[in-house]
Amino acid sequence: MATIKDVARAAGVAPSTVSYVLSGSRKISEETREAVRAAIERLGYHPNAGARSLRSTRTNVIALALPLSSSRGYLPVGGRFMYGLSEAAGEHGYDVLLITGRDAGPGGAGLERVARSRLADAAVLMGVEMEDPRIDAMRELDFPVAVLGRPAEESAVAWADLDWEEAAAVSVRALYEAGHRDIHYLATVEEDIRDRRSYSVRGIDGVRRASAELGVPVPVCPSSSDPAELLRRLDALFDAEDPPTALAVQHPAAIPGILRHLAAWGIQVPRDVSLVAVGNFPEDLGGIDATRVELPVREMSVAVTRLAVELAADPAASRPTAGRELIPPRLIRGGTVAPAP
Amino acid sequence: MATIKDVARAAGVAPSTVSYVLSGSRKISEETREAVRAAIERLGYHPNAGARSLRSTRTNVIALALPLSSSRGYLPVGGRFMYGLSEAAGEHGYDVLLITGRDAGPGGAGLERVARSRLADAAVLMGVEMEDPRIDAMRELDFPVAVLGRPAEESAVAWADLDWEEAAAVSVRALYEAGHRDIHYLATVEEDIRDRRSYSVRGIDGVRRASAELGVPVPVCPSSSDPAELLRRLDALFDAEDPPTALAVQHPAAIPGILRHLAAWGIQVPRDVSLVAVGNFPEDLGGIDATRVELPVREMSVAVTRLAVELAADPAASRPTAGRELIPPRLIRGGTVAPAP
DNA sequence: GCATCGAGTCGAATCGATTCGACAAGGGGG
DNA sequence: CCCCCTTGTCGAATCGATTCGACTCGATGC
Repeated sequence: MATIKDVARAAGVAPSTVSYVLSGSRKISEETREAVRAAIERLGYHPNAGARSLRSTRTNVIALALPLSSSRGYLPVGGRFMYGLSEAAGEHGYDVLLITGRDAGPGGAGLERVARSRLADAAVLMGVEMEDPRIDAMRELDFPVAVLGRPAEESAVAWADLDWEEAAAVSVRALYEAGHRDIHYLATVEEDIRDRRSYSVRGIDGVRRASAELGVPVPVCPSSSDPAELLRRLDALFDAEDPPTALAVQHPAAIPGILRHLAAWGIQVPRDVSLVAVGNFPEDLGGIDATRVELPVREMSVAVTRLAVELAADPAASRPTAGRELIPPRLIRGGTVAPAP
Repeated sequence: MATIKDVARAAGVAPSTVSYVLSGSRKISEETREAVRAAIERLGYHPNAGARSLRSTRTNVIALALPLSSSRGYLPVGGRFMYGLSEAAGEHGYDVLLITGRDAGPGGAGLERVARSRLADAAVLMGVEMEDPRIDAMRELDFPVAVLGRPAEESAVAWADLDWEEAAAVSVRALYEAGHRDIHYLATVEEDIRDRRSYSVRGIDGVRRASAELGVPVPVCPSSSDPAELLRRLDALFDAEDPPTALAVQHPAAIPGILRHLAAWGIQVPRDVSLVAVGNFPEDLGGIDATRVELPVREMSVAVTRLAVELAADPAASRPTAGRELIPPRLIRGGTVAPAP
């Protein structure tokens, strides 16, 4: 592998000159610059990452911590954000290092190991709890952190998240505007509500707000990670006095199963009941063209990466004003909402 | 951040002694070792990754290249393997660095950049084509590579893959054994067949083999990435002279949509038609408990990681016998196969 | 004609770990 | 009693890049 010395020799200059050509931090004459560039090209030179980070204390790497979900093991959402973050980081000249599983979560050794060994310049934490001990741990190490999700104490750390409260409100309003008055909200799985996860709590808050605004009751029913149990609750809903004419569902993964189940009862969407999905992945609802408020994976990734990169470049920026990015929801009209009868 | 010198001073020894305690490559007396360990603990010392890799030319990082799929953008499968690989690598003391998108594919600069700058000790390539120029490029750089998927020239590179041929054969046999004689195989999407992707071609080969073995014709129909088009083909299938009594489907993502569509026609699974899924993700078929041959994500990750780690430790091993891991399929019996009428 | 200045380049120190040769102390054999 | 070997530890060189101070050379000012 070619080193900076090889390049210097090939170009007939000193190693430091090569370095200055690369960094642009000192003025180098046009002809020298050209000679160095040619040598670099010819030798296929890339600076050794270890040496560079040792000397400059910058790695150009962002760590992405994808912890286990307490209830469901690996988060499918992690895969999507991995792609989003990797691409966004690439545009800033950063690579992404993974920390997954137990290691990535609260109390996990992985994040601290990466911070202490300077494997990365900053970390993006996902699946953050409303209160997260990892944030304080990293602050003590002076390790910049940005969070995907909205922590309880918003000024404690830089974060980016979808405005879940507004997302839920938007979904309810869309159904109201189509004329529905018997709207039910199928919230996140109950474990998440119990753990007071941010998107669960805020989603329900948004429903309450919209309900009050519109002057229409919108009952909230928690979903279940057990498909059979979920379908039982669905049955209970439709067996009641006045069955809903519209559903907003903040558990997108369950939607294909829900539609199948309703179809087996002869209930068709949107003929008999309208449906809005809240928080599904872009381009993925099991092939259903639902009316929906998507999880803005790309926007969130771009936002959180920008925060992380800024902090990495200037760790001092961490304290005074932790960056905040509340991303407004967008309603996408699909084929699962019809006017109320 | 504490350095090895700080630890040495705190423990009253030379830095080299600390290093030997850490690596165990020289004998150190029990009491010195204890003193060093205590100092390390007290200071929260972790070796600086840059310095370590500079000196030792080992980074303890594996790069994971997740290229774009020509037809569908980001591979959902990438997210699953990311988790699998990260965990498997962790058990060997390695971290995982991501290379995604255009950068990760053939001709992409990412992989070469990582190799040349020694950001990683080895790479795992996924979504490898039957012929893949990246493999030769990495060989020229003496950069160890292991592949998730089965390349055309099997001895050219270390690889791990599900035995797709046998997987398809197993699915057909399972239906045959349940008494079905009108079995159809819904293969991968046609773009993949056109591109002669390994799992597509080998899946179809497996069907041919099973069909010949069993003495029963098994027509093969390519799937489509356009849901509407797929459903049209499905209709054509069931509108024909003798509609199938059983389907094997190597396009798991389409299965929820297929079931919904059949249900709308009054065709129930498994009452009217049996179904086996081939190559779905573990614990993910949109909530359907299908009879299936899963993609063994965990086994494949473990296997390919082992290959990559071996090559990283001893790059010379690359040439003589490139490792091969052909993972046998396992049929999981779910509720979508019934005896033939 | 000499001092000054700026542009462009070089040399050397440095980052933090690894690793090899050297060496001190103690034990055993002749 | 001396030599040699083993055990445990140290010092110094080294990996490859960055960066600061110093230097050279030609141009400019007076």
